[in-house]
Amino acid sequence: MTIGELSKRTGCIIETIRYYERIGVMPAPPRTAGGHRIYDRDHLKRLNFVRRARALGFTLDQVRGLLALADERETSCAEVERLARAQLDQVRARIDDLGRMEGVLDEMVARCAGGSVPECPILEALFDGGDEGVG
Amino acid sequence: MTIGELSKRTGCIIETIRYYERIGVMPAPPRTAGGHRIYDRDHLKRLNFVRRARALGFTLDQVRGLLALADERETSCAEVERLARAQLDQVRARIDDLGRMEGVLDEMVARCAGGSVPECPILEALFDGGDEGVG
DNA sequence: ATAAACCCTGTACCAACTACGGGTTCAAGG
DNA sequence: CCTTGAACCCGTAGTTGGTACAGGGTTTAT
Repeated sequence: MTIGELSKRTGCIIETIRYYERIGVMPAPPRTAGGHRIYDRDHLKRLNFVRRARALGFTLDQVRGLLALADERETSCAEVERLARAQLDQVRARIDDLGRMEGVLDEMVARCAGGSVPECPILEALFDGGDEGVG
Repeated sequence: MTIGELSKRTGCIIETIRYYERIGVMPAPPRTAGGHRIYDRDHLKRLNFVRRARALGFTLDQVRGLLALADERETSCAEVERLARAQLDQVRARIDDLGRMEGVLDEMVARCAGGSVPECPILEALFDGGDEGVG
């Protein structure tokens, strides 16, 4: 199939597909006599893998690692699980982090919504450090 | 104070301070005869403001907007509140998104931890699309 | 044969920094 | 006064994960 078809089937735009090839996440496919890329079912599977892993927050570097493990087979499952757990930990840490941001922002707008304040409490919180323990 | 001192007092590295000046988030300070930057208390306050806003997830563009409103005074509070609310919404959306990622990852590693599976269930989920509805 | 649709490469751009190289200035000690 | 070493200067390039052109060449359908 052409790159346009692969794009349509995966929801991944053409430029990104070529980008993945450039950085070694997708293999260089064969070409037509005129130089157009030709993809097969394996390419489709691999690109879908990349998309799903990215959607779960894996970096492209981690995706490369997962793909290498998938190519190896044998003894890879434990390592894959380790990577997935690490990713899960990171996602959870990020959620905690955002939860703290949410709390501070929520408090800020709540103080503001009370109305009848001479100075803006949000700007004051930012200028004078209402809460240093964020970030 | 020197840029090094400002850096120490804010926890913001020197390159970033210069970067903020370049993009107009921090004002260009006066210089010594030799060209070294000299900062005062107002610079310190402003940089702390920027750092706190960034820690809450505001983009630099939003920070510029907040600073412009802070400089204006008068009639700015409602607008500041609007920006803070928008940011709060974004943070919550991101938390929801990550929560979905967490769910999928959690299920993946849970299936793996059960053991006694011939093929790696994590790789299979990624290759064959255990859950399309993510991202 | 020709036009439309598609594809090619290369480069530049986005956020929000970070890092580096090569040169200058400042403050302190001798 | 001179030297030394830390601190500072500027400009540029790299990072991550793409996106968006420009200016061409190829394929496909009529």
